Amino acid sequence: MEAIPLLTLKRLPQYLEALNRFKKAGLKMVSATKIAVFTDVHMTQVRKDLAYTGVVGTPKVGHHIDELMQAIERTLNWNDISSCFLVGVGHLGKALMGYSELNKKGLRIVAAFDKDPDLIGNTHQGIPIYSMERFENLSSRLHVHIGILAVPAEAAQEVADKMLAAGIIAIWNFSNIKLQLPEHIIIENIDMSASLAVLSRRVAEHLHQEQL
Amino acid sequence: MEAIPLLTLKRLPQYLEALNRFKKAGLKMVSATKIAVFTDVHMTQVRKDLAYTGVVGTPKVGHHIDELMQAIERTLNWNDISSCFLVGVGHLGKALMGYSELNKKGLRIVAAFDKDPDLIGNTHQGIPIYSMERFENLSSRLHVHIGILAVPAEAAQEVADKMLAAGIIAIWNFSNIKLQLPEHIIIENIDMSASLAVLSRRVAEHLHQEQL
DNA sequence: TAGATTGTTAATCGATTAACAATC
DNA sequence: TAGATTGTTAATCGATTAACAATC
Repeated sequence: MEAIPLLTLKRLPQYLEALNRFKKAGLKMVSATKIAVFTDVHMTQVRKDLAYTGVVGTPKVGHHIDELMQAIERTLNWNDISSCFLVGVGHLGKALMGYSELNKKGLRIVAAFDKDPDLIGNTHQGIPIYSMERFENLSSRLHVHIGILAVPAEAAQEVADKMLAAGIIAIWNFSNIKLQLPEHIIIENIDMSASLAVLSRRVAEHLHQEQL
Repeated sequence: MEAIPLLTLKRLPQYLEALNRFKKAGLKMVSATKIAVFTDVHMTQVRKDLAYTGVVGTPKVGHHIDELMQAIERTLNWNDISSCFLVGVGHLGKALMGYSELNKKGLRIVAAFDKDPDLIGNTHQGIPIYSMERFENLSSRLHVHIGILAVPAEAAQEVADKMLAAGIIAIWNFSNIKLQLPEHIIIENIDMSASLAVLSRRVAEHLHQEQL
């Protein structure tokens, strides 16, 4: 399986969103140029990115929207759904449990874990909530190997270690700390701090410019 | 005010986190090499990034931790706190309202907005919740020009338009759709789809590799 | 002093954009 | 057919890494 460039992978969902819009508008075919305009990505870039999915378009006409969407979903492995576990049923965790789009993006939260006794034994959005002690047993029984980390920063490393011990191979990390993990573990951070850093600086640059 | 490269800005918070750890461990001085090891960034990269903050270290010794932290915070404008408005008091919005770290990162949510009558008039974490109708009036009175967008995808564009009409210049967008906004508006997306795309693909690549 | 660390210049790498032949 | 669009090769751009002189 070919390693697709990081930045190409990050753009593919944008194209998917654009295609969804075009589809809803009743279109059947679309050109890379149209996608480029909608997503603000250079049209050559779009063509190159799409080439990674293996689709071939027809000159003058473009691509079948349905075909293209399927190709992107196949490339991201969003066509078959992986089960995953969520740890941390705070507001953020609950937001993720209620986020139905996840199913369209290849992920299903089949169980959640928390240390709050008031939550343990209950469900949220139909998803059962267990004590962390049951994580290892359940993950091996259900063959789950993806974990979502939505606990406070202080607990993140400890929970990550437990996930690893239970055979998790990929962690989607919503805590703002850098986890120390072995090389082979797949880790994706939702890095709010990085995003906020860019926003803050750009605002400061903007306001400073105005004063001139 | 100099425009700092995007990727440098995104790394600065990582350095800040590392410095915090070192400080808590009782250290006073730190070398770029140590930061590099902790953050998994190449040491030359760290030195270059730090140079943007204006600090000068001393050969053989390194940098004062306190001085370096202040320099980074100044660069990101995290030393003075901007007021901002949050729209969307769902689970995600509440998570942000309760996220105390925001204050250490230059942002304070001073009011939230929602269309749910049960929420309007109440507070969460001490932050008052208003109807969206009051957004424009309050933003001009309180001189707020940063908006956090935490509403469902369907409502995102509409709310963004209202924010613009009210004089917002920067939007921190947590919805997974690409907003159509004028050039001069500063927009930062928390792009969960992009992150999930990378995770999904890497997992698929990993599992496929195992089968060989 | 010797050697670790600094800041900076040069070389490399990877990603983006431009150019263009092929084609429905 | 003519021209829009494709896929791909070449040129450019920006970011990362390597090399190295300066220095406490």
